[in-house]
Amino acid sequence: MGRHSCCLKQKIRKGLWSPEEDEKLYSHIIRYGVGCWSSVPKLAGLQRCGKSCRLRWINYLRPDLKRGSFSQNEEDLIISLHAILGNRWSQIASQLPGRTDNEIKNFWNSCLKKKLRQRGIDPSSHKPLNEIKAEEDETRMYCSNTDETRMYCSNTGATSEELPIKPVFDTFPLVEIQTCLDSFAEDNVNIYNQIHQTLEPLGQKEGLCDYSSALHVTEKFGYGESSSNSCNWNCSIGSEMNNVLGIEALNWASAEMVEAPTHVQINGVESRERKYRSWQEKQDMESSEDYSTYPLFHDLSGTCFNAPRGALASDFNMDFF
DNA sequence: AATAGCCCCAACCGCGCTTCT
DNA sequence: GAGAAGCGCGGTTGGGGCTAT
Repeated sequence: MGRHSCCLKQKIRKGLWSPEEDEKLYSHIIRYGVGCWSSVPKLAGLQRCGKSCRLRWINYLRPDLKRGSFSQNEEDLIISLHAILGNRWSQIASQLPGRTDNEIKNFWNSCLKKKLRQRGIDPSSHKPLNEIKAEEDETRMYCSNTDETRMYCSNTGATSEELPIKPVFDTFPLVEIQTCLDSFAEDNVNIYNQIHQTLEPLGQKEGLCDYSSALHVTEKFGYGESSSNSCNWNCSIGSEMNNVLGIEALNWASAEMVEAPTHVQINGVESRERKYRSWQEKQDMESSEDYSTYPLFHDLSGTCFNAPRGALASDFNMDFF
């Protein structure tokens, strides 16, 4: 679909909003409410597209917005939530009243990333930097001398430094849990058990990274109200979730430790790996050679364990980690 | 004082998903 | 069921302010 149709029309203003425009939009929404965003600019007398109006309202004009810099508590919470949710800024923002996803995203990119690096933590994986470096070195040592690797380098122009990294345990695998939404409250114990079964193979073993020294995990995440199913779930079993997070989620297992739980889809694919895979697909198209035995990606973390899906209404999908 | 470089953040863009016709 | 319209999200961009030279 791409660009919003209203943006294609002529006479649409872009760029920074003037105080007059802000005033028009604010007074219109205060008086009439939002309704349909595409009709807001016309009704408010603005030469903006609805999308731009929506963004301005959400990120700047909304009366419930909190102004000013982030507190230490907010900062800690963002880091903790990012370790769990990744770049799901809207979900992170839903746990910080008065903060917008855009604001948090900017704060993360401009400030928190640096802070984490200074603490020796990789901001994208939340793993210690030296551990990541060691894994990359190991991978390069391991795969830099195969025929396939040489072929990959010669075909793509990649250097040995740009070789695909051996996939490690995915920070944010998709966990699909089957339950019935109609009996949601009763299923909490069931969900909790499934989470535990899912996570058990990942924790309490040697070689885990203890996060407690690097991250201050707040005692309660403060799961708030939300209209989405996932957030309702957070509300329902927040305390159990907290236990899971405190005990297991902030530890990391190496790929070799991961066994494949039935309901876990581990879908983390490094960009270089993706590049490799597209190259590999191309190779497969051109020759009948079977690359499935290629040693680089025998690792479980590159594998999808899709649980058989039942009827849509009875599926409970949770994006977890 | 001039200017180059950096950083922050508001706003835009493109895409996927849902709802409507 | 198909296509259009609308919404929301995450990634990216670019302009303005600040700092160093």
